[in-house]
Amino acid sequence: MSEEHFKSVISHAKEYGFVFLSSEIYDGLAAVYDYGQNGVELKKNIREYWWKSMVQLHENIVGVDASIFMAPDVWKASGHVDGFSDPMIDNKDSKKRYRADVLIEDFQEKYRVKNQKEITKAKKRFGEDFDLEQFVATNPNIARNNAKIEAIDERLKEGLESGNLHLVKELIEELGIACPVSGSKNWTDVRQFNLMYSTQMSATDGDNKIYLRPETAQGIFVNYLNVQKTGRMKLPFGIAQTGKAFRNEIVARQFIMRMKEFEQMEMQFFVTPGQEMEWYNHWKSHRMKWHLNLGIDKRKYRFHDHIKLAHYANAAVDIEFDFPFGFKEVEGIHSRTDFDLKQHELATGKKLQYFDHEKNESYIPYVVETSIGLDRMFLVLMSNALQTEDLGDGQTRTVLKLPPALSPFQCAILPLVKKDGLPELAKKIMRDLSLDFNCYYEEKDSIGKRYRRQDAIGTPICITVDHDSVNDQAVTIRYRDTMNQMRVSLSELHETIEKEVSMKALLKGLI
RNA sequence: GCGGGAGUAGCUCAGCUGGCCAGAGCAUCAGCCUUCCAAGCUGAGGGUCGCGGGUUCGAAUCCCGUCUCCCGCUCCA
Repeated sequence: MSEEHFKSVISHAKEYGFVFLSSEIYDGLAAVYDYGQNGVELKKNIREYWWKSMVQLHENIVGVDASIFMAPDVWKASGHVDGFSDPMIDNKDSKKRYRADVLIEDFQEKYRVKNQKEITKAKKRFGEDFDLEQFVATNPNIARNNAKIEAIDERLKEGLESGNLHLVKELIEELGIACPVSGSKNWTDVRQFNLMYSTQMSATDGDNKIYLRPETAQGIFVNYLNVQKTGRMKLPFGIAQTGKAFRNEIVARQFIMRMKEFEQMEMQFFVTPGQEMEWYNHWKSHRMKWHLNLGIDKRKYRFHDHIKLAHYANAAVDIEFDFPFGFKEVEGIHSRTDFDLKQHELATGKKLQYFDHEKNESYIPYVVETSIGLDRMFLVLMSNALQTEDLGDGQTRTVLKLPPALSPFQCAILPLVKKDGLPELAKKIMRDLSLDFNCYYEEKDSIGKRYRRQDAIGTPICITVDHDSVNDQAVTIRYRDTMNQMRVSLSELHETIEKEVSMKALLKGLI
């Protein structure tokens, strides 16, 4: 796939009512998108596939729908207030952006390297008699370097903790830190980038800042005990949730890949400490199965283990998809340990422990999280499904080969012509099928044209009502992917369609 | 935030050495045709050429400003 393909996905998404730029008539709002009449159906179906696979098919997983607003202290406890606000600085010449604290830490590293050299040298000199501890404690060069490192640490800390970011810039200037790319010391001011959006709680202005959640997970953690007790849940059990989350990305682009407002589908699985790796591996393979069950080429998927872990995790892996712009993360599976619950226990003083009757003891459960971006999954399906087929003779066909159960419409009902009672019969068929499937009705234009229009929005089955239908009570079914046709009697129509396009048929692949 | 590209009809664009157009194809709508794989015929609607200002007798076209989108730099679902 390519950038070209990506562009065609974006324009196809707009042209056929899947995704529109937010506030488009006002020139748009960057990195915010709206789902159109077809997009909302696809998105809803993805959500439903996820929800049913997680909640309906697992007796020990239940759902919640927590609010987007939460007590501000939740985000202090979770580490989002401090952990996700980075001081950034730009080099004006190279146009590169750096985290100011990382720049300074890299500078400190030079002294550490120097110390290491001293040690290596001394080792050679003293040979067998070398006493590392004594050498480090007494060598004046090492002491001087360590003092410098510490002094820098202190000043960096002072700047960051007081919020006086100009102190951090001063430090960078004083140390003479140069941009690794341009080599220049021409820096912008240090600026704070905050991950979380905030608004105020009360109608009148004042100091009552409240955040828009940057992840849905915390809504699960703060309700974990409510659910566990009222639902009489026993470990291991999971709580699932889908919902909007908000992140103020420094740069949010690539269509719906990185949006400021996006939807997550998360499941937090609570387990007995010590069993977390077992469950981590279980969910890792189970989630991949969910993806591959959609019929997508498995070469387009891969796992990517995190080397650098988030502050709350002890193991993390991404499920990546080969987007038109390369392999990128769609879903993350994290072993979050007891970090979150412990933090909330500390912050609130409320016991968030689980009493294990078998062990006859209380403990904070460990958590394994699966977290998938609904919008990213939408993009996975769109970019995987959109194809231009060469039919020979210079003829092409644009077709959206979505998994049938997830398509905006499961079938289209098309009277061959707009008279002779065909529309009436078609509408009668439509009324019956609409109880189970989202159906599209269309009587305009030639039948071929209508087939192509359905191809473009991914409708897997077209049902054509012709003159014979009135007499033989049968219709022609035309398949999107093969363009093959088949005569089916009205009495068998429902069953035939259901086998191919129902959510049930899709879910069967998971069990 | 910085740099680069772009902005004319729903879509793709032409027009941009300032004055014959505000246009083409597709799409849309109405009617005819009654067709099992798009592009048959007739007609219709739709744009203050991103926005503001300037130069000029005259600006889509030249100048200045501004906004927005796209790409790159950081982070992530």
